[in-house]
Amino acid sequence: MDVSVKGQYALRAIFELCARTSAEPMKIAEIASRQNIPRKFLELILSQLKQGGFLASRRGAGGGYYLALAPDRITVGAVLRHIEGPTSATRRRENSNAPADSPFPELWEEVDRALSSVLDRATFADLVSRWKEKKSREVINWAI
Amino acid sequence: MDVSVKGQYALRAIFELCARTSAEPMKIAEIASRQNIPRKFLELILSQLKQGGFLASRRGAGGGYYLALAPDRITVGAVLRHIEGPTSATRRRENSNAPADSPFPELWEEVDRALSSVLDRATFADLVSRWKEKKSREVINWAI
DNA sequence: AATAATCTCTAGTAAGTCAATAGAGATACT
DNA sequence: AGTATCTCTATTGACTTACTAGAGATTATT
Repeated sequence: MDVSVKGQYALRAIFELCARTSAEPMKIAEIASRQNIPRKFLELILSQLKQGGFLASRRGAGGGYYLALAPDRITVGAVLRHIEGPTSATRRRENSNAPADSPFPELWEEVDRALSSVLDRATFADLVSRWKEKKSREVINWAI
Repeated sequence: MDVSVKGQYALRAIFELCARTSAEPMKIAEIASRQNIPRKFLELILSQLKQGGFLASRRGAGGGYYLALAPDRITVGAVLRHIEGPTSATRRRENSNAPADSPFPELWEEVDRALSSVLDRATFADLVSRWKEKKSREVINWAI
């Protein structure tokens, strides 16, 4: 399970927007600086996330990106599939020069199911709430 | 979960050796032709599998590669970790420029656990027995 | 209307990885 | 000896990845 840097940037960008309370558009530059992502690279990624229906945008002064879906409707799995392209399982099947009766395709399907069971269940609403909880725990410990 | 071609070759090579009944060493060239793997590339892979303690070899006439462990002691997960190098989770942690309090590390750990639960449980003995069973089912259907 | 702020689009590029190949060397069997 | 086999080091071409550049389109503000 290799998540490219691009994929990680995409997740962090969406997370940043989900963690915002305000529904105002957020500038690319602000997301970039808050998440420590190269700005020009982030532009490409956000535009791709818009193509995928995850984000929407407004240009011009006061513009920026905002969520096109509620955080509980966006899963990590869906975002990664859209950013990273065709899933590995698909690719594996296409250009395999393996003997026809190898036992591996079934194994890869098992793997894909195991992955989906984690990634397609993880919504950004979950991530945000888990993260807020964790932060509050930290504050308590810090106060002691 | 991307398994490189090299990783797939490694798995197929070991599977080939596990599916053999005889304990005789098997020539690189034979593994290569039976599994349809470029021979010179396979040489590198087999040597790496030997370094990892999965295989042993004898050179000279009549030489070849053979298993260093029983098929039920070799898991797909162990082979892949040895061939594909440091796991993605490790790499992700090392050069991450993400804000310290992001919620993703925990998610990646969940992913790794889900993957391990499939890959570290799958021994080559399992693969071979599943594969033989499947073949026998096919023969039955074919006979009808 | 002018201007400034923002997203959008097309290209390009340096560095790295991957899959594969080449060829000479070491070792074991006959 | 001589042949069959593994072993080691180097190299290569194609591709991908992460990132950069810069001009263009759109919107808000004054």
